[in-house]
Amino acid sequence: MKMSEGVEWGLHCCLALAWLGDDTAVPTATLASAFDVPPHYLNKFLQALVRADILASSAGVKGGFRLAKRPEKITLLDVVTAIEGPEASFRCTEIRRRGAGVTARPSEFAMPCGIAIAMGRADAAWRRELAAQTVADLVKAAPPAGAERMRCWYAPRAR
Amino acid sequence: MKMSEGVEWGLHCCLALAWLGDDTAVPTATLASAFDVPPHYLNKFLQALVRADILASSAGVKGGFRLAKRPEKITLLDVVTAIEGPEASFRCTEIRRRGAGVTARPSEFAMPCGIAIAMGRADAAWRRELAAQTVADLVKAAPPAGAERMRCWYAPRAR
DNA sequence: GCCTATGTACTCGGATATCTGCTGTCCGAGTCGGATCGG
DNA sequence: CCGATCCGACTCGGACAGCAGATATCCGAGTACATAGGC
Repeated sequence: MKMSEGVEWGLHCCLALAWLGDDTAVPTATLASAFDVPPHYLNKFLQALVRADILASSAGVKGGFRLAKRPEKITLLDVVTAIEGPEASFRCTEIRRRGAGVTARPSEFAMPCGIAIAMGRADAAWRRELAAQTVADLVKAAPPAGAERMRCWYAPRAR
Repeated sequence: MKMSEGVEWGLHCCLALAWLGDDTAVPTATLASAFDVPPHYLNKFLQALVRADILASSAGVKGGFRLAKRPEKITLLDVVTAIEGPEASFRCTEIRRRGAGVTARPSEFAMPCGIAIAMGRADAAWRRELAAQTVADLVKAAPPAGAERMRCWYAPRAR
């Protein structure tokens, strides 16, 4: 069970865009060079964040990406869900009904699988913790020097 | 991010073995037929559970698998870790140090990456919830009819 | 001098190859149980 | 009849292919800006 590295990239991009402010559009190439990742591949994840209404994109010469909402409104769960998809990591395939289970009376399966419930409880705790944190919290926790560096990185590339 | 289906299989096998009691060894083929899964593939995960000291295996004609400890001592986290591995789903690759980060003073990276901390907090909540539940809890939550069916499934295959 | 039309360069967006890790399968080493033979 | 020995079949354990999803890359559609021309 490995999470896509796109989640890490997406979160860092959101933090960088929050640092730069709301009115500056940053193209993929600039973000990719800031983290030294493949630009075309990063673009794939930025598109996913646009579809989830986390980022807003603008085309054209001075186009690029910016945050679609205020940082306080973007939770970590939003970003993770946008990139990893909404499905839970554990998926119950109801193997209890197969094999020995085919002889059971249907009423036995009236209540959902206890294993799925237990795993779902852990998944809910995970999502709850992710939903409790926003990009604004990341901004507050990060050292201020990072924001300054990101502005210095962006400035010479803007026109 | 998809969890291996081996986790579901492993948990159902632990539950079945807890139902059958401590002194009956169940071979792979019987467990596989009980859930209608590929026997050789299931064996792979049962081996992982043995390595984690969750199951105990015995060779020979009347050999098979049984629980290595009491069900109260086996947490869901134990089973998940045995099959999925101990690593967290999110892995920080420190991209903050690359690209724009190479110009930063080393002191800026004295404290760990805030994004990794936030994701680690969610991962900790997930593990905490998994560690709080044991196989014995699954036994209590499951309908008693399941245990009876499993015994009926096992009995004609034992000698 | 001002407005409009045009062209260009740059952007995002989706469609396309490659590759690692999960999925599925197989055969060999080891072991227990039972059968056989001898006393 | 009882015990030791041998044989056989069954078990686990690790090593070997196949495939799906993540990784990485590319090119096309669309847009905003700058420029040139006309009024």
